[in-house]
Amino acid sequence: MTYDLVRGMYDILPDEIPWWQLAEDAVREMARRYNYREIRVPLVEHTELFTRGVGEATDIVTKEMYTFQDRGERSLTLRPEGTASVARAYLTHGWQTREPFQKLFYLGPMFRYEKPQKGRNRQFHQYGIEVLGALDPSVDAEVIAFAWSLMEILGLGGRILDCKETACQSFIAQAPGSADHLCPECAAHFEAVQGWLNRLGLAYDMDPRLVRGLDYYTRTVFELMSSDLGSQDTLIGGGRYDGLIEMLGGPPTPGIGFAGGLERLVLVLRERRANDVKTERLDLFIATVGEEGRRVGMKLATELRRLKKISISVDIDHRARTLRKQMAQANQLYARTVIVLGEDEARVGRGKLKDMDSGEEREVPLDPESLAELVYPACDDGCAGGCAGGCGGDSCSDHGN
RNA sequence: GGGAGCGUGGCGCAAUGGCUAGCGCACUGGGUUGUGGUCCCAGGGGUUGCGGGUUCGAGCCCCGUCGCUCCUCCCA
Repeated sequence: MTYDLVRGMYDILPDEIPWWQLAEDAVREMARRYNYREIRVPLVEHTELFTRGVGEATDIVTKEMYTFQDRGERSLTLRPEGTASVARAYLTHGWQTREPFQKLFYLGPMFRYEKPQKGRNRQFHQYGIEVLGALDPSVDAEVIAFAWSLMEILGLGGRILDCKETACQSFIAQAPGSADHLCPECAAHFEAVQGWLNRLGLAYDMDPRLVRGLDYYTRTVFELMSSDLGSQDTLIGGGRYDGLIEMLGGPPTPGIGFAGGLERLVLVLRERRANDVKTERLDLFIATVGEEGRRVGMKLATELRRLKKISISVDIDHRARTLRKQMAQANQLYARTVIVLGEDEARVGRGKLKDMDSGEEREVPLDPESLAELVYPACDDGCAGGCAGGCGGDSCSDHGN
């Protein structure tokens, strides 16, 4: 091993990707249902955005930021969280005057210089939502409902939800705990939020000691926790940040949102839904024999892949392996069908199409369109887990885990 | 930041301080010339995380260092 991974960084390998996509798809699906639009903000921002936005005194700012100077001697920082950047984008694009009410979500890598641990790396991934421009308690309820729905769609419902409201940020610092010390409006807001949660049937526990680590939180703060994680048991954390936009130089604008860690979600999903991720099957493997077979095979493969009307996955041997090895390879790819092409097939323009599950073979013409139709997976049982594509059917197998 | 444990081929493991560091999985090739998932045979791949020390002799012991895991802390 010549190069080691940088501490806190890690590769997500192809075998693990299905779990990530399961989690990411769920976030996107829920964003669609709740009508939140995706926003993609840069990984790099001016350092000051975070020192002012997240807070000078927070752990994130004082000891966890990846800060560096660029060639223009600007102090830049790899984003440690998403909210500050989204708030910045809100102002950058003048939304405060044009379209002050925004419902947004994001998904992507964040960076914090921390001691790596299970479910906590230096480059990690968060998803989150933000609602800007509305102070109504129903928004708090919607945001919490979103978090709740997300856990449900992932099959992780029934976990614990903590909810707490404190007064303003300064108040958190001075007197953590005690819902009695709330300012009158805050108390009313808190009561209203609870009313909504009850009406929506969202279970929650009050935790008077819950204090979140970011300076910008005000009023409502909440967490969703999982019993399946060790010491990193917070799945989602969020709250209201009514002072943030103003702190960044904009007009007074209320905001609320939450963020969750993707790797923790993936850990829990692997734990609880071990059998739900299906391995994708290859629709057709083209096995070739000899030079002529290779020529015909490559041409056919490319034509099949370029078809406009029908989408099938096709692969072909590139290492001039024996037919036997190519069959084994097709098997490893969970190929649904295999077609063997050699000189004979090239000459007559027909080939033998083998069904890898039944073992049956039949003669077929080498015409791309008709072949694609023969190979295209039938729609019988819908494969759970959201296989791509238009077929409601068997584009998954139960071979893998 | 504090505490504990662990680092041996890609992965999972083995090796009373003593021969060329083994095994499983995976990988590559073969089991007559063009057919898979089983099976059989063969093969490649490790300066035992790194650096020092003790010893006639270290993968095993000691020190340091880096990394990983867990707890605590913080959080997503």
